[in-house]
This record gives sequence, C-alpha cells and structure tokens, in this order.
Amino acid sequence: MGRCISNESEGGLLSTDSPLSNDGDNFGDSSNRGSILKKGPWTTAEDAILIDYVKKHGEGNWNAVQKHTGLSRCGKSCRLRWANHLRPDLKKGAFTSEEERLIIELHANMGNKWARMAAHLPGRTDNEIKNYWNTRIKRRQRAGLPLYPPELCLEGPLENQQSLNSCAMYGGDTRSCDILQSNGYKTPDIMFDSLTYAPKLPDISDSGSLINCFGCPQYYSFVPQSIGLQKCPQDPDEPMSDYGGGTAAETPSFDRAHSDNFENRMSQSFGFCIPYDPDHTELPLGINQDSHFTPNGFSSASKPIAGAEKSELPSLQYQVNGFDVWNPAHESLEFIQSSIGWTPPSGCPSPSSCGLLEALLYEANALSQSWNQFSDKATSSTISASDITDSSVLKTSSQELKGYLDPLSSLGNSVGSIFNECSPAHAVVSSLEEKLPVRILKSEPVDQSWVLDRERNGILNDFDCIRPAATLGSCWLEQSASFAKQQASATDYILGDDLGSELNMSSGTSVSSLGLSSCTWNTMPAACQMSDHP
DNA sequence: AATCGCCCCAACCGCGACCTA
DNA sequence: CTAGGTCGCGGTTGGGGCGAT
Repeated sequence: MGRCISNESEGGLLSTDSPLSNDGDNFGDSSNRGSILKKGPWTTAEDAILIDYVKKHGEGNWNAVQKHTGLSRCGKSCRLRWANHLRPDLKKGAFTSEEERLIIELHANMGNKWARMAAHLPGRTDNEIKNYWNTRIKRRQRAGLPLYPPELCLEGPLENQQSLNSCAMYGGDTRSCDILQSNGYKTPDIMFDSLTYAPKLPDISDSGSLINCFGCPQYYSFVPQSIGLQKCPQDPDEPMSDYGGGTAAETPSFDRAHSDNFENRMSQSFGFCIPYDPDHTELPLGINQDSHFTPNGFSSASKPIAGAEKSELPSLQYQVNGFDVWNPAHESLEFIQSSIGWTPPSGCPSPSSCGLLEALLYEANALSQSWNQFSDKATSSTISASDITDSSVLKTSSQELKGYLDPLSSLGNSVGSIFNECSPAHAVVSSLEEKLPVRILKSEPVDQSWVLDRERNGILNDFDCIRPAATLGSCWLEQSASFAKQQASATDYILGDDLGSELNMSSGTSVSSLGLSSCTWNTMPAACQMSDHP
C-alpha cells in the first residue's frame, strides 16, 4: 500500500506524519507499494514531468507515470492533475454567461452529474462545474434566491418543481436530491446548442433503464408554444435571465421542426397522426384538466426500446398521475397487490401515515379507481360535446388505455420489472399525453408554463423521472389533498389574480366534471415567492 | 495593521464500474 | 467465477485569497 504524504508547499516541505492510505480503490497501489507519494499542490516541475509523460505515452495507465518518471504521485493524482489542469484543451478563466446558463440547465436536467455536464461544456472539467455549482450557485441559497432561475422554477415540470422546492430551491438539504441523483438514475445526453433542442442519441451503454422510458428522443414531449407565465422577480444576476423566456412575446417559437419530427415518430409508433394545433384551443376528452397529463417527457413504455439491456432499479420510482401526488406505477403496483394479495393496512388511512411502499400502493389503489372512473366517463354518453374534440384519437387512446391497463396486454407488458419506471400506467399517461398534448396543455394552464420551457429549451424532459425523496414527504402528500381544493386561489396567488382567475375558468369545468382533484405545482410552496424561506 | 470570517478552488477520498488474467 | 488492477465519478476537505471589522 502506497502512502500519500502531504507537502506543504512547492518548496517541497513534506509532512510524513500523515500515513494516509493512498485511496480506497488502490489506484496506483500496486506500483507504489513501499513508496512515499506526495500529496497536496502540484509543483511546476511535477506538472512538467507529467506533461512530458503524457506527450510521450498518451493518457491512461496513470499508475505507470511514477514508474516511468519517478514522480511521487499516485496515478489517481496524476490523472486528476492532467484532466483538471494540464490538458491542452482546457478552457481557463471564468465561466461565461452562456456557460453558466448551460450549467444551470444541465443541472436541472441531470442533477449532480458533473462529468456528463462537462461533456457539454468543451474545455471545462467536471471539477470546475462542480465547484461552480457548489459556490456561485449555491450561494444563492444563502441569499434566499432560488437555485434555479424563475424561468425554470415556473416553467419546469411538476416533478422538477417539487425537486426544486424540496431540496434545492432555498437551501434545503440538497442531499435529498443527491440521493436520487446517485440512485442509479441515468439521463440521456442532451445537447444544448444555442438553446435549441437537439438530443443526442441515447448512450445505451451509459444510460440505464431510464433510457427506456424517457431517454429516447422520439418520445420527448410534444409541446407547442404556449403562453409563458411568471410573476417571479427576475434575478438580475441570473445567467438565465437572458433566456428571453417567461412571456409570450419573449418566448421563442415552438420548434416546428421538432414537432414535426415528433409527429412523424408518433405516427410511426402508433399509426396515427397527431394533429398539430398551434392554437390549442380545444380540450381533451375526459382528461382531468387539472391532472398531470402533462407532456412531461415521459416516454411510453409501450414500445420496447432497443438497448434496454440494463435495468437498474431505483428505490424510488414514481410517475405523474395527475391525482395530487406522485404515484407509483399504477399497474405495476396493482399487479403486486393482486399477486400478493396486498391491501392497504386498515390502520393506514392515507399514505401520509404509511411507509413508502404503503404509500405507493395506496396511491396505486386511488389511481386505479380514478382510472376506472375515467374509463367509465370516457365511454359514457354523458361526455359533453366540448370534451370531445377528437373522437378518433380518443378512441385510439381508450383502446390503448385498456391495453395498457391489462398487464397481459401486448401493450402493457413491456415492463420487465414490477417497479420499472416505464410501467404501463406510465405509458398510459405518456400515451395520452402524446396523443393529446395540445389540448391537455390547454387544459392545464399552469403546467403549460413548464412544458413551454421544456419545449423551448429542450431540457428537463428526463428530469421527470427524478423523484426527490422529499416529495414523498407525508406533509406534502397531506397538503396536496387540501391544496387541491384551494387550487383556484392558489393559482391566483401564483399567477396573479387576473391571470389565475382566467386560467381557472378555463380549467374548472373538467375538474368538477370528473370530480378529481389535482395537484399542480402551485399546491406546493410557491417557489418563486419564498424569498423569505430560510 | 491585525484579526476574523467567508469564499473559492485544487486536491483528496471513497466508491463503484469495467476489464482482464 | 473470482480477484486484482485500472479508471472515472461525485462528495468532501483544507488552505490561500480577500474583504469586513
């Protein structure tokens, strides 16, 4: 086992009283047994030696550096030094505003995946980005500013919003996010090129199972431009303030090319065309208009995805179900219940007092009933004409819905794991979203703002599957029910009385008609109005 | 001028994935 | 199949810089 010792300065003052093991992964141990390895800042001489070595031998095989050069540095240290400081392609200096903006976007999308973020920032290292985030961005927490700009906080998806609220927005314990971020969630690579949406093909080797559900670009949400709503104060220092987002006038046009691609893909996938409704003036049939049938980028699991080779099993997997809370994969859990004969504990009236699994199962039950309700309504003759906007699509959707809900259906059995995030229920939502995106958008003006941002910036789509553990907090679950009743007022609060009322008017009908409460992001702490939050 | 406290960032550390014998 | 080696990633630390008092 090699020993790393600290050096106080470039003068070479070595401290031998720190017989630290080199590292836990034995990086360089084998070649450094019995030797004393330097730690601490690198000297220019050491840098020169390392540079010379890399020029001769190339990168890699870092443990051989000491052998060949006599450098008293472990391979790990050499690699780090080279990668972070000596690489010729490194870009020095402060981050540009564009880079800062990109980092924020990437972080909102990926979480603490610094290396992957660095891949989108040429010349920048993961360490740089990490330090940047940990300092410049997180200091916003101390100042009571949201980590994410108002554009993201309002326009982001519900799940993202929850994430921000729960763990990142105002100095909360970011570990709640990190837990999930380190919980095996993988996100597809997304290129941010001048803020246009250009997802790369998913890296199957790198991405895990999430690729299956939302990693495929062809299943990204199809969302036309819609009005941008915000009443959040702009942070003048916010690098994203120059997005131009937030208002309809400022909002870039919906990427028609993207939508066309999506339509084509959807047509290929489902055998029908998605009518693009630039005015999105119609409402979907039978969809709870306040429900979270948001075009959130959840991809349908109905289509087997090539490359679904590795199925990681996150400990927390939820989906937006539109009924107040994060719900587990409905059908999967229903299947569990039917398989094991599980019923919610009698003494457990609500998920708020149950454990996680119980909460999930409880919600699964609720969702099951809701879906039955939805299905009944969808097939009944009491549907108002205003609800019926595209009967053909609905018919397809309903049939497909049944297929999804049938665990044995060919459409619904694409799930390899009972907790696969790409559950059929998930697919139901996704399918409906994909079929009726425009009208659903119209029906949920608040979510509209999220999808606007998602569409505009081409990000956050895959973030949907990141479910902060904090969002399962019982308090929030409890709040969601009561908040649903206050949705109108809450909407007013967030969006402003005039706009909120107008929006509520447009959405109230179907809410009452279905009798389903919902939980939009405004049932959570108003992120952008929590400047007094500790 | 001295001290204190905060900020920043380079470097370290632990862990896990991957590869190979 | 297993163990060891290699490497990458994300979290954390510690010291220097700098401004406030």
